[in-house]
Amino acid sequence: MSANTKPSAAGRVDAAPAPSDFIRDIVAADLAAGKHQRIVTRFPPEPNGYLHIGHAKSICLNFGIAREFGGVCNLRMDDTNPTKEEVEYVESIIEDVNWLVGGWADAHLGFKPKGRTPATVSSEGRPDFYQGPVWPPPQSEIRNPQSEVVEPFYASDYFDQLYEYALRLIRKGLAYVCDLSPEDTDKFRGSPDHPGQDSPFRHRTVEENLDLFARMKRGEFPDGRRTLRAKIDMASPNIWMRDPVLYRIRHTEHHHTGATWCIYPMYDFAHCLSDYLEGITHSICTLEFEVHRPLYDWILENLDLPRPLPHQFEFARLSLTYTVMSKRKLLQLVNEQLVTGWDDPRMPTISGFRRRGVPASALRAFAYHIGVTKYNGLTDVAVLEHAVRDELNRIVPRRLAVLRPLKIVITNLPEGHIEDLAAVNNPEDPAAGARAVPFSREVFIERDDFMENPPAKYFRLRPGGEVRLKYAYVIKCDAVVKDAAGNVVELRCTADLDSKTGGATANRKVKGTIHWVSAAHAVDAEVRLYDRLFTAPEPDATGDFKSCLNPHSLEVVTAKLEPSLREARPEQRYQFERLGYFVLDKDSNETTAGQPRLVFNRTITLKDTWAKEAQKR
RNA sequence: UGUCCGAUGGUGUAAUGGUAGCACAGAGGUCUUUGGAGCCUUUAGUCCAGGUUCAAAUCCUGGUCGGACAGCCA
Repeated sequence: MSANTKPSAAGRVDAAPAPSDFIRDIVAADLAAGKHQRIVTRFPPEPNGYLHIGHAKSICLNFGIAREFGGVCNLRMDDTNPTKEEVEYVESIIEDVNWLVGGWADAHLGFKPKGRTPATVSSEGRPDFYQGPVWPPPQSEIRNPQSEVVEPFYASDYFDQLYEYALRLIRKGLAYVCDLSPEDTDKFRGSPDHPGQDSPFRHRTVEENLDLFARMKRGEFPDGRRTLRAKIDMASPNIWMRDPVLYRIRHTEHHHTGATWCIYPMYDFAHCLSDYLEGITHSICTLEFEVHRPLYDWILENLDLPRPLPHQFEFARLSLTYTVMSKRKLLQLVNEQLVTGWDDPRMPTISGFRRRGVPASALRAFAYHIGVTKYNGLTDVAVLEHAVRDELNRIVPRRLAVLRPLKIVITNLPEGHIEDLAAVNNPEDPAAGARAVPFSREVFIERDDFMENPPAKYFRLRPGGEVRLKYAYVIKCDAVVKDAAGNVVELRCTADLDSKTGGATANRKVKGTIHWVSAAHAVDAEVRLYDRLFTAPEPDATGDFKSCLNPHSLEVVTAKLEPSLREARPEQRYQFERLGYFVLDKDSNETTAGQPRLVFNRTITLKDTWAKEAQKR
């Protein structure tokens, strides 16, 4: 791990007072009432896509609660639909969760002994079956889910137990095998304002149901031929109580259970029971599952399980301006190559943010600031951007880099003049020290930092004007050199040789200070300048989110960097002074013609009040 | 003319019957060898109508507006 990413593990708000919200209030009250000895939450993604910042909100909530109340949060793959799930997603989820929670809540990250399932324990399906002498696993093993010792939880590890529970429901006359086609099942369900009608198969005998369900399991029927349904109430005002499907037939291999099963439980059946089996105390999900809660409770209650039972609580999912969040749309961006992949730095995925250079602590700070409620709002992406700048400003070293170089020659310096100047690594952190930056007669400055005919309030270089080269001299622009087409190609300047740090005129006040890189020492690098992916504040609301893709979301330039940046390693972050925050991309590992290649991603610009001023005109 | 849920500055949130506070964004200022950061100031809010109460953002009733739900997805 690099020196400059380490401090990012603990961010500013990680040490702030614990947040308070209606869910944490409930947890605290339950604890005070003695309902639970220990809080167990869970984060249950379906491995059918990469995790995005909406998941990050949920992760911070669930792991945050475990952390604040001394409990555990289980990472669980909600993998009950093999037709949509893949190991690639399982692996990315594990990596992303570890990254987000690492150094913050790792001691509360619930992995389980590898291979452990309800079938391998003999405690009658009691939720404590993971909590024997092997729990918790040694600290050193918790953080490495790839180890032989621990792994995340998988709903699919409960398939045997779930099947037993289904039999129990059948025997109680509370579930039946239904032969209705998918289309007819829909028709019989009715609509929100009209009751459904009973399936003609609703009154099969227990024996017949048991036989049919066993044959479903054995693979005697094709996909879609039959389902197992709960027998509740086809006239219920709640659609999800109208004899919901519990099991469906899918002759598909599963990424975790292989070819063992051809019937798979539905979410509603698997989820509440997975929670139960893991001893989850507070099952926290998003608002759209609110209408499912009666079913969640119905299943648990009708199985006559030993108490306590888990309870479901719902909060509002995250919506962000200038962002799409649905997995379907993100997948579409990936599949149609509108971005380079799930981890494209413009994606709102956790891996996208990581590659973009956003620290995990900034994502946590963001989650802290937006809070948790039941109100479906739209959060301004500026809140995220502020959290990112705030973290980065504190932890990241400064460097000098020029994105769009303009050469200047300092005519009163001798040919071959070279000197080392001391540059502060981080004004926010004196302990970060200083470094030497080479200075010479010819340097590059930013093209934007010179204007031949500047508007009012422009503080930078102009013909006949003065500006300070940061850490170096005050220079004066004597002459502008142009090519045949009239483009400015070079500036001839003179320096006030006494004006550098420690010199007689070091404290001279000049209006502007600009960054620079010595031409002879500059290192070339590809710099990818990212901007928001969408131009509309609510891409979803436009009806066609792809129509508002920002054509300028990526601009690539060849920049000139100070030579110390040659040592940068992937995921190392820097502030390029006056420009923004940048991170070395993994593509830097590639080599072109034997030459090491540096690729930086721009995480975010610095706040630019001049740009705002200029825009007013 | 279904069920469930929600509504506090522009945005996101706090106030749990007792001074409507915080953050982001905006405006202005200060400082500055980053037009960064910091610091200071400032604009702006309880959906509506009744009721209960000494006192209501909070409790009650009725509206209004918004969201979720009719996958063998999660």
